[in-house]
Amino acid sequence: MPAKSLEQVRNLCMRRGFVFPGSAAYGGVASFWDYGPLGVELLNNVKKAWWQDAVYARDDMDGLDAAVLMSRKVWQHSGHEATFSDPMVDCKKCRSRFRADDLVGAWVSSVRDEDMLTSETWSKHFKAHERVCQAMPEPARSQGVAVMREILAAHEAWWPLGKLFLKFDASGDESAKREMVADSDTVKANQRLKAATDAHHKFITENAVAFTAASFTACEVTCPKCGSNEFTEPRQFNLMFQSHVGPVSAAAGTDEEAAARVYLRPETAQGIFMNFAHVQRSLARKVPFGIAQIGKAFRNEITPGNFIFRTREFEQMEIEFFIKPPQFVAEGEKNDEQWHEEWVQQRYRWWLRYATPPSAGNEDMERIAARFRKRAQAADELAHYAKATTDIEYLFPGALGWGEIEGVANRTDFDLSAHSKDVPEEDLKRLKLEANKDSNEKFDYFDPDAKARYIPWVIEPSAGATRAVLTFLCEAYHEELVKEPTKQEIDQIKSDAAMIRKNAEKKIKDARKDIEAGKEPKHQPDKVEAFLNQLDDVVSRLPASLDEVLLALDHEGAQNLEPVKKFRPPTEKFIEECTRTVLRLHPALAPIKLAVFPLKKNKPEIVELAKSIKQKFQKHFRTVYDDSAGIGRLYRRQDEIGTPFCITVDFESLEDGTVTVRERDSMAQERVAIDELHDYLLPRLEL
RNA sequence: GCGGGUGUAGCUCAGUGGUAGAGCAUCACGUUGCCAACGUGAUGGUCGUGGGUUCGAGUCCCAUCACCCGCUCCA
Repeated sequence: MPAKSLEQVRNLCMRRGFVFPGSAAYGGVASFWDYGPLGVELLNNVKKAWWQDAVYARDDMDGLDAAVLMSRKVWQHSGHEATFSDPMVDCKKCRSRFRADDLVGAWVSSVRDEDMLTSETWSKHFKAHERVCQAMPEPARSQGVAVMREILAAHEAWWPLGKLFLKFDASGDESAKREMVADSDTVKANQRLKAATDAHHKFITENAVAFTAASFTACEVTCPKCGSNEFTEPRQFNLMFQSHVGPVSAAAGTDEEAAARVYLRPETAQGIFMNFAHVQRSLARKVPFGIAQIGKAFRNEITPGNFIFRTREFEQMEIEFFIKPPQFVAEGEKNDEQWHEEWVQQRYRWWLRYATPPSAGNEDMERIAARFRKRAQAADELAHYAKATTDIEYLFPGALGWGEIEGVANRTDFDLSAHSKDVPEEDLKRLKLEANKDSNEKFDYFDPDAKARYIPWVIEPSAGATRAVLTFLCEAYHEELVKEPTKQEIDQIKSDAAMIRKNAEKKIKDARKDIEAGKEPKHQPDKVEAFLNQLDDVVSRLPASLDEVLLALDHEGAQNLEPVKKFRPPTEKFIEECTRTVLRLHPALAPIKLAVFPLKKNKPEIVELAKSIKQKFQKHFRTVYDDSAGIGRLYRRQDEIGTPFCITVDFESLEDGTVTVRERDSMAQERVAIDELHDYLLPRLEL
């Protein structure tokens, strides 16, 4: 069973030294995390695997490591200073600050299905939407007005039926209600209203930005704190962290301060663009070629969260791949769209390759592949620099769901043009750029094949190293049953469950009595009932459902039930004994490649031999020695952190020079001569 | 941002105003011949933080911080 929640993965990370909360001694700082001894190995291995694939395995790629801090002009001309931001508004009355799109989103969805049955709320809400549309620019204006008028008219036509529904509901006249539902006019009215609401939803989604702005100009949004409808203009809150170069004492906003201001890079890409000409000239590269870079990036996110998925400091693995502009592409050469597609495929394959352990069978591979997908971004999602972007997404456990782990963008010649002087007028117009009067350079390239000078286009595969760590951890996490419980043990759980049911049923009765008497009940009958149903279901499927028992006991309705509290600790212990947690990491990613144990730690010859084997391998890859527990526990410990191989030295080893090699996923053991260990392990570790 | 929840030993948690606890983990000694063994002993906590009520607060009240769940949103 793979991870069911991020919580499980988070626990393991903090317990075993992958990731710790940052500045914990001072209460922590939201969204900053430190990588522990195992985390740093995993992160390094991820980066190594990426570098291997992006740089070493290709003929057309080189590496780079640019400075984190760059001239402020870089960010002005890249467009980040102006547009890399979220719209914020302040309430003029109570001075609270909100995200503009949040406020409007809440207002738009404030009408619920049941409001259909109250004519006033419905028409008031959508008349307000119509006024917002009136404030929008054409052609959205007339389109929106039509959509809003239709939803009002459709409701007007439907409303007499709504009243009848209410009447039948009140009288309990089910047969009259059924008759009415089947009536063709009713069907038509229902369909019309459904179509109108769908059209409304579609319009709002497609015109989200314009609708948000218009909502404020039309004064239709109210402050959740004080109810006022007067807000400042929506303005952009910049996501870039600021600092200063050199000692600056001037106040924020002054010329002196602005002159010394720098930003912590929000993406590593601009460092590559700055070095396009350096790399091309120094290595005499010909287009198409690419530059890869791994490095930290910083974004002052408004809502970070979900463990290390969205943090304000994170690490990127980015490629800028420079290609011919479409007009110079010769017969038989790939154009920008084909290069884009090729990179999407290559990167997708990389994700699958490292998400799949060698032990995976066909079924496992299908399951893994189903958790990765490619998704083309819609036009209104695209960043300011992109012609098209395809995201690679992973289905994270629990509430997080599908999350972006990489974006492959077609950035055209936007960035290199933005940083170039003397860009022709028509190109500036096409790219919606101002002429760059600050730059000393033109990032163009003479193409000997095309016999032309041009500014190359760019395909950008940009992956999150931090998100990759989380992705591979989630995918690798498994809890599996390794010991079949006996019938007696199962019966024990069943009888415990029966006891819980008996007690809970009494509590339900008591609670119902309390409610009737108008008193505050100690338990919520519905929730306890739901808990019992879940418990029954799980218990009836034992022993296969053993791992679900604790989950059931965590149910909301199980809270404050005495027998549950009593039952939980022994059950937890028992279940832990029957299951093992194993990280089925690809061996190339595993933080520790090999663990060596003595079968008996009070036999010096065995200990010595084990330590010497550890010493032999630690030069080649991360190897540990451990003798602090029984052999079974030592195996489990290594399983939990994904160590692919364990070696056990025993008495036989002293005589014939062989050891037991135990593989993580299958738990299979094999006898291997110490002299042959190196040749045995190396191909299996896929280093 | 809104709503709900949690915060007590390294970890998982119990503790309904009166002497801070259990299991696991860790360390020591003994035992232990391959999948979470056992015995004995020891270490470890100003109960997230700051205020308040009280003779007395882990427990009640207020504030604050962090995290989790849901909604919203987002490379």
